[in-house]
Amino acid sequence: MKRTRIAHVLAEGQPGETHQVCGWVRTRRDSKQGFSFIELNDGSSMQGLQIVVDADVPGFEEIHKLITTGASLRLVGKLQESPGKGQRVEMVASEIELYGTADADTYPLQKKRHSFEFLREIAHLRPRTNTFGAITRVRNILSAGIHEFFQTRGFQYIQTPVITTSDCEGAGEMFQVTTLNLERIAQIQTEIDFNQDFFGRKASLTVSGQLEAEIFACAIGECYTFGPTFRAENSNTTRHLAEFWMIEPEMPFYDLNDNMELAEEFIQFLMKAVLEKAPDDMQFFNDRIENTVLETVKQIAETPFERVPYTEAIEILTSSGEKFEYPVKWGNDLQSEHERFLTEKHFKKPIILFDYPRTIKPFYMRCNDDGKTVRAMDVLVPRIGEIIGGSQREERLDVLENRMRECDLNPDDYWWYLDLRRFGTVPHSGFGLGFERIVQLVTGMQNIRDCIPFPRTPKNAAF
RNA sequence: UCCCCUGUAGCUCAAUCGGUAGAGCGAGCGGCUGUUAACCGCUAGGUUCAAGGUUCGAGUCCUUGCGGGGGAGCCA
Repeated sequence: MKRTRIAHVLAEGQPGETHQVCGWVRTRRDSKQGFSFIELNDGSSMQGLQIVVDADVPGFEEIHKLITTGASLRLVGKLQESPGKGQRVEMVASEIELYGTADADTYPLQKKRHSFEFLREIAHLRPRTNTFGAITRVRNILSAGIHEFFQTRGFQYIQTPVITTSDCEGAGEMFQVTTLNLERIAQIQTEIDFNQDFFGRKASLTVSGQLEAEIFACAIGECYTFGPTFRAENSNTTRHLAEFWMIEPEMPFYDLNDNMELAEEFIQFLMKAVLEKAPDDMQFFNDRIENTVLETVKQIAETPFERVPYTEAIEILTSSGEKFEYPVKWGNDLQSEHERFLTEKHFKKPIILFDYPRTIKPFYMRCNDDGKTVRAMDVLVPRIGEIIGGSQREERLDVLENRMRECDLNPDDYWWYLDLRRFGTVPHSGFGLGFERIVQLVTGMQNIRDCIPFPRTPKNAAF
């Protein structure tokens, strides 16, 4: 007999049907008359299946005491309408098999609430909890939604390299990749000769696929990347990971307005997908994790984003009367407190800030005619802050070269990037979206380390 | 990297002014029950993160180290 997923049994199972289910025990409750209630969860849904096992089920008596929280079982039984409250149907077992026990004295997951800090220390078992099951399912819906969004719009999914030798992508500290024997080198020499290294030069893990995505956007049209990204920053916050997943669409013939439109449509699409496809998990997050998350996600899904030029945002902040720890001044980057004020208090919805001062933005963003600003945009959402950063790219060769020198970069190092402007240059735009930040936004989870199965942060890569 | 908080039973936490280390949950045993965060009783469970210092006496105060959390910066 084929296994039926518990999610399917709960949603569509009818009294009288016989099914086989497999999974892990959440709780067992014994009754005097000799039968037991087992709540079984197989990860397919938030809710588990209640199974009534009578004392005369073959083999049950021998394994009865071994059916503890965490034990794995196979059960066959007939569904019936549940006389008790809390579930539509339940199963009456006719066959039971114990796959594996989970010794109650040593199994770390108990039938109680655990702190997220503790669960991080047992990252191999935390997917078995309600919260991490829900996060994993929502992560999956978001992943599928990302591909669906772009695929139905004719975007091509491209793969950019994880290992890169372009030394200065300009988006933060990089992890070095090497096959050199560092212990030996430390003993016998003081200078490192990268010619001896695997690639014959210094190599690192990518901090962004953007430059490579531009190559394809300027060849095959709209495209996007969705892959791991690495930043060796010593960041210890609830919003940063050393290894995270990033989505980077890149579109030829898009100006900044087209770019903003796409970013807004994209985020709203993902919010709707989650609301529609994971209502139980979303309700759980709202009940148990963060009681405003449903409202927030719905609001983002439906409300048009406010578009505010940087200069106007500065004016709003200076005339707000709000006391900020850091001064608001044109030409300075906005601090977290400023962004939060704008999106949480002033506009009370997602906002897109654009046209930032060129001095605080990277070289590849297109310069405006005012000589002071660039066509950059940041999408800010309540609670998380920046979730998307993007821009229209500078497509004019001479302007781009000047900007590189202004940023102390050597244009020769980017010869291939400049070739895109040298031969058949086109206006184009793109943005980057941190996948775990979207997960964090829709789940209401406070710490991004709980939004990825195996978080990597400074001093932490145990699993 | 900086600032603040924190480290006590398997887990979540308490311990007054520096004076014999406790509770809830979990676990074991027993009872009760179509139960569902089940409930009731009993029992076991501790090198108080580590090293050093002050003191008659340190979980508590001081120093250093390590771990964890929050905030900031960097960003997605």
